[in-house]
Amino acid sequence: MAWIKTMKVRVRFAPSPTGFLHIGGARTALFNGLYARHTGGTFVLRIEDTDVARNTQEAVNVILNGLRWLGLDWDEGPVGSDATGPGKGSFGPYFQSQRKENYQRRVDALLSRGLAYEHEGAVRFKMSRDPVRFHDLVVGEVCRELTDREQVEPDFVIVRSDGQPVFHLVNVVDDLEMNITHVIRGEDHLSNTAKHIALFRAFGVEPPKYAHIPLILNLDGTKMSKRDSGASLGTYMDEGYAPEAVVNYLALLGWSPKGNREKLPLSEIIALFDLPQILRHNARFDIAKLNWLNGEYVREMDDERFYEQSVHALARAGLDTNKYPVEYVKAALDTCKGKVKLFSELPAYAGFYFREEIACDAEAVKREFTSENRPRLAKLREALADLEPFDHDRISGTLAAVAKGFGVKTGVLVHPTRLACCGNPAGPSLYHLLAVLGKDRVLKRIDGALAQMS
RNA sequence: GACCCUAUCGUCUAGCGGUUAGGACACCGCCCUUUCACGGCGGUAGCACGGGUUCGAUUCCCGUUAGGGUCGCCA
Repeated sequence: MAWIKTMKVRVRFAPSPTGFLHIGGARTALFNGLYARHTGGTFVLRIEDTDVARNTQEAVNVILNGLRWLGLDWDEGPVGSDATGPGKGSFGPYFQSQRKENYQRRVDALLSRGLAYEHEGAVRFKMSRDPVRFHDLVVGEVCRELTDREQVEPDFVIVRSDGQPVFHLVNVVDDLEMNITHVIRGEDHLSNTAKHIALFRAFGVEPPKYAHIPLILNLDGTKMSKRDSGASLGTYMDEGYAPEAVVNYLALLGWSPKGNREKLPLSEIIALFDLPQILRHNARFDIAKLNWLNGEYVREMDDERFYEQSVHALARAGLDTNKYPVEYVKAALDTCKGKVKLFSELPAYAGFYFREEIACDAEAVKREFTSENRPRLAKLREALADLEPFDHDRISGTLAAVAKGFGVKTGVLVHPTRLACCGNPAGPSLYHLLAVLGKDRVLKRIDGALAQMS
């Protein structure tokens, strides 16, 4: 309706560069991004680098790279990690360290109107003594009263004695001056919201709409702190998770697409996402479900990307695939596609392709390298030696024929052969694996196994 | 201590007064199969507790308990 003037949505993600991006922060960024895309609004990235001592460009890059990895592109914000560098958007600068004058101006205004006052070198804001009521888009009606301590001293510091403005002040001033319409943030800020609303009112403007999203807890229900493994987005980036899997999983924490849907592309998440349907209770981070989703995405990944990620994971484990022909590497990895959920499983799963000497699983050796199996394996070695070409079908036929000759099931030969060539009782399809490995390596490994069986 | 939020299988969730309480992950069987994985079939498992309101509460209200958060010259 043309006569209804609806304000265009402007949301922001305002992280502090601490050197890592918390998984909960990543989800907050995601929800902001989703809401912006869903409403056709603007997603702003603002760096809250007021704590100068601890903020480095490197720490800012962690945030920037994390968001880029997730595919969360911001419409306004920094273009690089240099706080004094250029930004995109007309509400910059997007680093708080570059907005000092704004804060000073706002504080002066408060001071001159008697809404703030100096006390022991610091500036304190005259906080409302009455309960603050507001409607949260996720939580609903909230009525925040003063706590016992706050009743003793309701006012709070907005500028420290060293002249540095504090979080509550800068956060509100920036949201106000950047025309933020919806503040989507972690529930840990719900109690602070009364302060923020009081500040907005003191500046004579309506506060933005608030949406406090539930927190992400560890699987055991405890708070996910920096120390907890898996609390940092960086670990998922390093471990080779597919970003779309992480995004998909994060979106499912506190929100549901309904209809028993679990795996869905970003475009659908954007279409279905909205604030009112976000759950009110905290969610626990279940790595097993993330791994399952990741496996689903890896299975569908296009080959080139799969190769690239695989080679990277192998290299991280000290396996240099460059020493092998490209076609060999690709053929080897093809036998692993759809078999692993995580790239970090690859070194253990497919390492035998890229190591000339392999060690066999001790448990399996006892079970498979028996005196009874020795003549069978020896016979198979003979038959394989004559195979030309050494391909899947012939290998398959040979296993079957040799097994038949001994009057046993093919599986009886499959197990020791697999163990001899991979070192593991589990792995890629045996016939494909042998073909890729090539006759020379296969014979050599079977000989090695035979030597252990005497 | 005060204030705020929350409570459905182990976990993520669907449910919005009447359902055999549904799905997914995980787990356990069976099938498929050259191992594993995938896939298929089946199974174990849940409305925290106590009061109300109602003909009827998982669903609405109150309380209890439990969990989380906030009360900084941290962000």
